[in-house]
Amino acid sequence: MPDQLQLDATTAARLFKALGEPIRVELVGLVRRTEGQEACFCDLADQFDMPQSSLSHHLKILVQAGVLSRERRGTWSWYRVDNAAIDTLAQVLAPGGPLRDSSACCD
Amino acid sequence: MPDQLQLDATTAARLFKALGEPIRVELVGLVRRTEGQEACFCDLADQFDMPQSSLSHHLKILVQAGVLSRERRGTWSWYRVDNAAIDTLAQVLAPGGPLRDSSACCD
DNA sequence: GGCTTGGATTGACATTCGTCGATCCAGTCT
DNA sequence: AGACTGGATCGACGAATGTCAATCCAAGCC
Repeated sequence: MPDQLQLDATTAARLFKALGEPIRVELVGLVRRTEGQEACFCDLADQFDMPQSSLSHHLKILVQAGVLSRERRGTWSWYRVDNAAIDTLAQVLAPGGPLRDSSACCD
Repeated sequence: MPDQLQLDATTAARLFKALGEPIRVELVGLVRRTEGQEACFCDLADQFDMPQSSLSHHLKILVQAGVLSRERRGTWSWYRVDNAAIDTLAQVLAPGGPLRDSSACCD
């Protein structure tokens, strides 16, 4: 990936911003480690002591950024981690990526 | 709720937030790809068409978050990428990390 | 000393963002 | 149909953030 850094920066920043809040990092982590890689809203609500509307708001931001995907199955909403988005950021931060020196691996 | 993740989430979110702006992603990338892994303010100012105070502000945020480090050498300020910070995020996003399924690599 | 330059800090402003109660909507059950 | 439930959306509020001009400070030069 050469210097289309301009475009990548916008994309990466959008994803980074979505993860720029501790609760949202925890949410993504929780969904990720849930059996089947997906969790319903009710499960997540049990884990966090915050109003339901706040939780829904943070999930919406993650969905809008493309970090999570939402699917309504019957009564419940299910959330999954979009691995492509995580992969995008991982590549940006990986050794040799735009933000990381290729020679500075795991010091 | 996983308490060990709590601490990590706060740290990770602080770094993510610092990178949650396109200009700052570009700044880090520019510093990283500069000869010697460090760039002075004047070099960076040449690359971006924005007021000097704005640029300084964004750099300060990156420094405060620990993504960049600043060193005043004589008249000029030099910036370097803190590889430990980038490494922290890379590990969070790496396959097997808190946000990434170990089995879901590059689907 | 006074002048100039690189760049950090300040202050004001508008915008965005997080928080949370209140409301609304879609499924489900009776 | 009406009642109930899971969750999304709305609205208001305060706090944080980006932008930029103006100012200030330190280092070099006359």
